[in-house]
Amino acid sequence: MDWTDETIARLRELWSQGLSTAEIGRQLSITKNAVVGKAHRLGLPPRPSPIRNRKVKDGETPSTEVPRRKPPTRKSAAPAEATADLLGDKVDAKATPAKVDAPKAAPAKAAETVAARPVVAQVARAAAVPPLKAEAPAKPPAPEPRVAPPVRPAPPPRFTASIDRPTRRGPSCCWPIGDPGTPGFHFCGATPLPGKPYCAEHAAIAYVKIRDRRD
DNA sequence: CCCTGATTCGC
DNA sequence: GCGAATCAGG
Repeated sequence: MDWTDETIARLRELWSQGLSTAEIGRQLSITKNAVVGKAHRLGLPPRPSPIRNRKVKDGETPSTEVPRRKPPTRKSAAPAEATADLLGDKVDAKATPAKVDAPKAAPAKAAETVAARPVVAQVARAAAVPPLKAEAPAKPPAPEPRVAPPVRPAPPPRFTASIDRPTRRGPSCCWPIGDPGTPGFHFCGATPLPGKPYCAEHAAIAYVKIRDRRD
């Protein structure tokens, strides 16, 4: 992952908009780990963490503190799968549209999460569902379309260099216009939908098939 | 199980 | 610096 100014800017934008790390990762075609890791190094404001705050300011470490961490069992892992990186799908296999077929289970969790998290993720998800539903039947059981992606519904993950950023501050549609690296390239810059990184026009394009983009 | 973000640490 | 592996709470 090359962290250009643009990708970093997008990360910052999405991060500040309250999208989950995984969501940001999907939109940037990277893993959530990359998002979190980078966000940390950038010193981006931490988000409400689901787990207990690990660092205590002062007077910490009651002797009965939990063991720091298991011995670095860090296995030298198999980097064999790294080749799939270019294809951008990676571990997305687990992300299935099952939720669409199980509306009964959804409401409870949605209600639970909506209070604890920014609404944006829910909105994005909800907005994405209908198109996915419509397309689901048409989807053939092609297990690996991983060679020549027919369509790219979402913005390209990478950009190269200086492009004009929206001048006004605050949220702006970050949909890329033109080819990255070419002189005329710029971001849409229109006022985005509440909670979304894109304006209405581009959000409609961006959120087609949310978890099923194979680019 | 699923999700989430945080941290560690080999590279 | 990067991010997969891992941890840990909901």
